[in-house]
Amino acid sequence: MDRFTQLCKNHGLKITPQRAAVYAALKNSKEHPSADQIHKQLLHSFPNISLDTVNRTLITFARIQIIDVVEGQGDPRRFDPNREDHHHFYCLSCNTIFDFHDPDLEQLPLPEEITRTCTITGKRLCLTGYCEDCRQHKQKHQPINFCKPY
Amino acid sequence: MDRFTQLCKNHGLKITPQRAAVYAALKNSKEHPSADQIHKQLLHSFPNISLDTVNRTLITFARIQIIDVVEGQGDPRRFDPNREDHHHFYCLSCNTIFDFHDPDLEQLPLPEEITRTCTITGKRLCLTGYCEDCRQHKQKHQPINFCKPY
DNA sequence: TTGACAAATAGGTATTAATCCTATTTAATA
DNA sequence: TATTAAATAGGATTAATACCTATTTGTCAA
Ligand SMILES: [Mn+2]
Ligand SMILES: [Mn+2]
Ligand SMILES: [Zn+2]
Ligand SMILES: [Zn+2]
Repeated sequence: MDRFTQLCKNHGLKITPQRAAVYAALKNSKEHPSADQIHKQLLHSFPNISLDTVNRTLITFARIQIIDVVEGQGDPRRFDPNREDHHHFYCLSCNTIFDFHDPDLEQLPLPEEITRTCTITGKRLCLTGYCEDCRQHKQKHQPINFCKPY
Repeated sequence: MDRFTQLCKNHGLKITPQRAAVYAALKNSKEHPSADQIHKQLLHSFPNISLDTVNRTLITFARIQIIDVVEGQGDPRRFDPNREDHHHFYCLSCNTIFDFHDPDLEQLPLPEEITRTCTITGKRLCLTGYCEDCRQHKQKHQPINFCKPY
C-alpha cells in the first residue's frame, strides 16, 4: 500500500484517480503552485477534471495536514508540498517562492507573551525581495510594498 | 504642515479629502483592516466614496511605503499602519492579526545563501494558531492548514 | 460478486475581491 | 482666475473561489 493510499485510509477519504493525480502533481512540484496551475497541468491526463475538484482536493489535503497553504499578499492561494520545517523567500518581481532552512531560527524561543496566551500551530519566517534573476530588473516593476525594508 | 500633507507633497500626490480620510482611518486602526472595511467605515463621513478609491489609495500608500500590506492565506488583502519592525500572530478562528515584537529575532542573521544571492526588502515572522479568546472553540472551525504545527 | 449507500465529481451558477473604464470633478500652479 | 493633470465615482469586467445538484464511483458488507 503506497503512501497516498495509506493517508487516505487514515482519514476516511476515498481513493479516486483525481485525488491521486492532484496529490502526485503537488508532491512532485518544486514550486508552490496555485489550484489553477495544478488544474491546467492535470487537464492533459484528465480532460474533464474540474477546477472545483482540484481546489477542493487541495483544501482537503491541507485540512488533514498532508500539505500546506502558503502565505501570500492577496494573490491566488498557493500550496506547498513540503511539510518540513522551512521558511520562504518570496520574489516580488517573478512571484517565485524559494524554500530555505534556518536551524538557528528553529531554536529561537518565541516571546512568552504569545506562547502563554495563544495556541501556536504554525511558524514561518517570510522574507520578500528580489531573487538573483530579478535583481537587475527591480525598477521595472512597482510591486505593492509588503513590509518595511529591513 | 501635518504629517500627511508632508508625505503627499514629498511624493507629488494631491491632497484630497478622500486620501486624508483613508490615511487617518488606517493609521487610527489597531487592527489590520481590508480595503472593504475601511470603505464601509468611511461611508459614514463620505457617503459617495467609492471602494475603488479606497483600494487605490491604500495601494498608493503601500507603494510609497507609508503603510504595509499584510501577508495572508488567500483571503482579502489587509493593510498595516504600523511600519515598525514587528511580527504577526494570525488567529485561524477569528482572523485577528496581533502584532508582537521580538528583539532576538531582529538580531538573528539570515542564512548566507539568501543574503548573498537575493535582495531582501522585508522580513516577518508569521505565526498562526488560536488566540486566547478562540482557544476553547478551536474544534468548532476547521481552518485550512497554514503550516505544520511546530 | 453484487447491491446499497455515502462520498466525490463535473459542470454550471453565484459570490466576492480586485481592477478597469470613462465622464466628471478637483487640486495645484501660475 | 484659468489651465491642466490628477483623482474620483460609479458602473462594468475579470478572476478566484465557493456553492449547487444531478450523476458517477468507491467502499463495504451481505
Ligand atoms: Mn515551501
Ligand atoms: Mn502589524
Ligand atoms: Zn524573481
Ligand atoms: Zn481568535
